[in-house]
Formats: sequence, structure tokens, C-alpha cells
Amino acid sequence: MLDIKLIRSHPEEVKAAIAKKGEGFPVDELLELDAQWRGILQQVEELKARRNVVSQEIGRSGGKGEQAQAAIAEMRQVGERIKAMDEQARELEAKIQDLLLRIPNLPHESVPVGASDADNVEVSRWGKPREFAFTPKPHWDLGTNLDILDFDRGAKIAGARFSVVKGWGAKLHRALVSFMIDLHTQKHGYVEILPPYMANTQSLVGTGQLPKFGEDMFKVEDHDLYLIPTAEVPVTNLHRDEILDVEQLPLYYVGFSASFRSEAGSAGRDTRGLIRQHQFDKVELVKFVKPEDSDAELEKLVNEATEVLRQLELPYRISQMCTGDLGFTAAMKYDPEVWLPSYDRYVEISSCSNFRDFQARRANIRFRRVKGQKAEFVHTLNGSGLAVGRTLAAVLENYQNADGTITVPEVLRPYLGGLKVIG
RNA sequence: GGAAGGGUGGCCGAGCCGGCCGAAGGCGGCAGUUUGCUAAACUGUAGUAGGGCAUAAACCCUACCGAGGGUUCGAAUCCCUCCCCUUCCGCCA
Repeated sequence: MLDIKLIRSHPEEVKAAIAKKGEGFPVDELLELDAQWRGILQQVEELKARRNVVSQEIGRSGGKGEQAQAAIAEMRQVGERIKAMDEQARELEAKIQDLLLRIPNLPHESVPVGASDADNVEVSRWGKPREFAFTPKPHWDLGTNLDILDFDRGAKIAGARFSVVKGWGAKLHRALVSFMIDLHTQKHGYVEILPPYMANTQSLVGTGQLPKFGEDMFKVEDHDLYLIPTAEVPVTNLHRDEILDVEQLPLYYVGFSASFRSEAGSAGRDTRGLIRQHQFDKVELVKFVKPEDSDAELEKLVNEATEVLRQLELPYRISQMCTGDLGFTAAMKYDPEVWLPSYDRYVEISSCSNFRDFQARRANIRFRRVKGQKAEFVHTLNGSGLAVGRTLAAVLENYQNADGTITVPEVLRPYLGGLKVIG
């Protein structure tokens, strides 16, 4: 959410910044409603001030006598007007609030301007895609042949885009989770969080999934609950409506959870394998920082997320999202992408964003620099560290052998009882 | 799911037969006084949000006692609905 005061004072700048994201927004309509609201507010507050004064007089006089009776009759009229105007003001305010919640975040000044993912900028590469002496198989074939992935039965149980991970595959998956969480807690100083897998409307408004993107989630019937599309939601909302001590910052959390996405609008894309599922596990990094630190914290976050790939020795590159590909909530975003032989290209395996105060304003997460001073909004950031299903796919494909077996990456062996090869 | 009791300022806690209650008192906070330093004591001070207001300070107004409605000239206080917490019972991993 943007600051309405910023929009009032710099409407043209706001419009221009939104346009860079390739989106339009009725800023003028919003300002018109805002002006109406303030007009009514002034009038109704005057009436309330008068009613307060007169009511006190009535109280002092005991409500007896002609004068008091007249005052009571008059205030009854005033009360009617107040009620009607309050209703108008409420309606306007609700509209304004709804509009504010639908305005995208403004891009960071430094983000390259572009229309789509075609204009994203590769900022770095690490490792080299392996040259296979044989034709590499996609992970869905490898996994099925080894009987560690079962897509048919996943479909039987729950439908398309669900899968079952089995035996050494499940163990390898669990090893990846432990490895990632251990790395982030032990080396990067994150606090481990196991959050609720469902969240209420307010939480989803806080991180920006609602009100605009309800269709992308699974809603629980008869409850104000959604299956979380990412641990970002519960973990960021840990501090909703809180004022943090400045000494607490920066706060680093590593949340682990399943993530549930309806994938509405992705029909026909990535239909094979683990790449695009309705449910996948993810290790998520979330930071709460002081505003002046968030730019540097984003760089650090990308480095922490990709440390997983370096230790797994998986080749990757980092793309910086252009203004047109930032999405609704991000001011700046880097996507680490892992090399996937079956796709013959780099595939997104993480997404690291700086939201600045966009989420903090929605979720009302603040901090106080000095006691007695006004609280300020924190900046929030998050990034996958990493998406576990995609990492599993990348490990299977990049570590496959000619005979269809999988070599276990060095760093994972301690988690698998020293196992060197699956198959 | 059933029964009972609760949700008041940073925290504890009074008020709850309607008006002088933004709200006693205590703790904590902040600024002073005293003191070689600390502690203690004493004095003073202090909520949040929105609007007036394009802007700093000041000032004024409005709202806020879990949330939303209602009654009333006037609601922390009365009525209704909902949410949350605690305890007991039932059920359950």
C-alpha cells in the first residue's frame, strides 16, 4: 500500500511510476474520492463537536426545562444528519481503502525499465551447465524409473499437479529441507519458524495477495482461511500490528512450509514433473529491516539464497526483474534460476524481493528509533531459500548418471546416512 | 461441540445502576532535583490515528476502552451479533 499523502502531494510522479510497471491506475478517481471524503469529514466533525458541547450542557442542566427540551429536539435532528453523513463517509472511505489496496508498489528508482520478462537483465552466472556424455533424462522419467516419484498416483489421490515422493526420493527431499534450514540458521543467522499453513484474510491483505489475487489461492470452505501460497504470508504477519524495538532489527526468519497455489491461468504450462505443482515445500527467508538498510539487505538475501545452490554445486544465474516483471508488491526483485537439463535453460528456483514499506504499511509493522518518537514503518524483504521441489528436480537431473542412477551431492550425504548413489 | 469467566493506555488494574472518563491507582518510560557514583526519594511530563494543512512547530477538532451494529440529547458503562483468550466437561493426534 502506498501512502495516501504521497499520492495527494505527488500524483504525477505516482502515475509515472505505476506506468513503468505497465499498469494503469485511476489515480485521479482516487484523489477525487479522497477530496469528497475529506469534505464530508470536516462537516460531520463540526456537527459532532457541536453535539458534544450541547449534550454536556443538557447533562449539566439535568435535561429539564424548555430550553433543554428544545436542545434535545435539535440534537435529535443533528444526530440524524450525523448518522447520514457518517454513512457517506464510511462508504467513501471503504472505496478509497479498496483502491489503495489495489495500487501496485512503485518500482525502485534503479530498476531497469521494461515491459515483460524479455527485458529482465542477467546480472551474474555461477557454474557451468554439465556436458553430458549421454542424453540426459528429465527428472520425471528419472524419478519414475527409480520409483522415487509417482505422478500417476498423485493424480489419482488429488488430481493433476499433485505428486507423491517416495523412498529415497522422499528422504532426499527431507535432506534438502534440513540442509537449507541448517545453512540459514547456522551460517546466516536466521531464526527457524514452523508457521500455520493457513492464514486469514487480514494476513493475506498484509502481504498483498488480497484483495487482488484471491483466485490464485485455495480457500477453505466456511472459514475465513486460505491455504498459504508461501510461508512469506504467515512469517511476515508474525509482526503484524506490532511496533518493534530498533535494537531487534534486522530480524531474520527462515520459515518452512508447504505452499499451495491454484495455478489458475497456468493451464498447459509445465504440466510434467515437479516444476509447477498445486502443493510444494519451500524454505522461505524473511527479513524485517530499517528502511536505510533494505537495499543492502536485498543483495545479502540473494547471496544467502544462492549459497544453497553453490553448496549443492548446481549452476545458476541471477536475473534482475525489469519494472514490467516486478509483480504487484515488489519494488525490486532478483530471481535466481537453476540450470535444468530437461528444459535446456535456467529455471526460476527462488525469487528475492525488497518490498520496502509496501507490506509494512498494509500489515502495520513499525519500529521506533527513539523512545517517545513517532513509529516508522519497517522495510520487509523475502526470498525463497529455496523452493524444495524444484531443487529436487534440479538435483535429479544435474546429478544423473548414464545408468539412470543419481549421485548424491556431497553436502547432502550426511543427511542420508552417507549414501553416495540413489538407484 | 457444551458450561462458566474474561478482553480497558507500554504493562498490571479500577470504573461497568449512562454525562464532570482519554479514562483512578500502581509499575514501567522520559525530563529534572538531590547525590562522589549507583540505588532510593521527590517534582514534573507523557497515548494512537485521522482531519483542519501544501509545509516545521504550535494550536483546534474528531475518533479510539476486542470488532461491528443498535438504543439515547449523550455510551468504556445498556442491548444485539461476531472474534479472541482462560478454566472445566466432551472429543481427538
